[in-house]
Amino acid sequence: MTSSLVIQPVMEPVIQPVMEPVHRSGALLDQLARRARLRAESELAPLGLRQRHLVALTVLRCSGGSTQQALSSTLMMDGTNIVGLLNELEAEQLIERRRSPQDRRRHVVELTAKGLERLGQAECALAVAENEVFGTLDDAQRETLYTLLLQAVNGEGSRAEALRE
Amino acid sequence: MTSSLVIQPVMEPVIQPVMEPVHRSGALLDQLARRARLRAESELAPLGLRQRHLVALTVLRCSGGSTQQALSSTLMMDGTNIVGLLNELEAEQLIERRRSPQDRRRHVVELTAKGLERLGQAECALAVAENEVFGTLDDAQRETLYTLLLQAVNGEGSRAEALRE
DNA sequence: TAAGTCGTTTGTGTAAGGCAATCCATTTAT
DNA sequence: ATAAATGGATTGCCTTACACAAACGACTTA
Repeated sequence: MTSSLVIQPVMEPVIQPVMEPVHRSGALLDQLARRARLRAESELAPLGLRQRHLVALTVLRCSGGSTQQALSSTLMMDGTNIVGLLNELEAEQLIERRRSPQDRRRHVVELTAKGLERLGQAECALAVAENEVFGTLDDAQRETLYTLLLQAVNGEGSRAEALRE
Repeated sequence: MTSSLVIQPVMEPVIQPVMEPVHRSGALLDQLARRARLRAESELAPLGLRQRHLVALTVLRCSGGSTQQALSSTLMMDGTNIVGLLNELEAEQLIERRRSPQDRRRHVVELTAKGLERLGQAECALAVAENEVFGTLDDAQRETLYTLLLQAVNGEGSRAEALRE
């Protein structure tokens, strides 16, 4: 008798198999990245690096050599800017451009020993900064965050590469 | 008799209680944020928004009203630029500046109903973009990523706020 | 009443980065 | 073999996002 106004939810939500998460991570991602970058730049300055360099070096270490086009695509940056970025890194002998034997128009960009070392120094110097930025995450959480970021980053990039090579 | 060269690892690694993770997330974070931003901007353009606006709106919704100083601190952006950003949002009536009753020098910035709605539309429009950017993450992973980002972002910001208020 | 504070406006400077044109070396197609 | 296409480099121009400084009005606090 008391049932006139109340609509019965009888198993109704079960119909939608997966509740699409409403959360958009973009804004958070942007903001956290901003904090990390601002904080990082001050640690990187003594090493003569900026974040953009670090990103490039990281990508290069991870991929173990890459053509400039590939870099342009994974960094999502215009080719001309890649040239400038690489020029800066090459001027400090952190990277090397070698002509590809297969196609001598191409440059294969690789980390030098010095570059690898510098990158290591940078990461070491960044420990402090990241401890502040990720202060509220414990080590396990930081690790899963790292894993997720890595997986997301590699996914996008490799789809384009898969088509190409 | 075959034991001369091999050093026994007998329980040795147990001595260091926690292996500090060598992974630096900064570069990955930066790059993923860049991808997300580039991808997002094209979806946001029809709504007359850019990512900076979205971040501000998101922060405002989350905090439910904030003083401009607080915004300046959580967004880590110069006060004068906050003014400009808010001017743009106010021009579209997405936010409102009210003078604080406690201290009439201060502006309390709040989302309007229209602002809340627009933010919702934006997030809805961003579903496609984020599906691409986070394509390799399943729903559960995206959710934990979101949670981690949220936790990290809130941590940093609230430390400063805790001191202030 | 004086000094400090919040927000606003204006103006200046810098760095990141896109886009287009031009050039060279090389490869591929005809 | 000659023409067309491609990878990269260089130059120049333009936009945007910021930071920073100075000056002002409104307000609060000492």
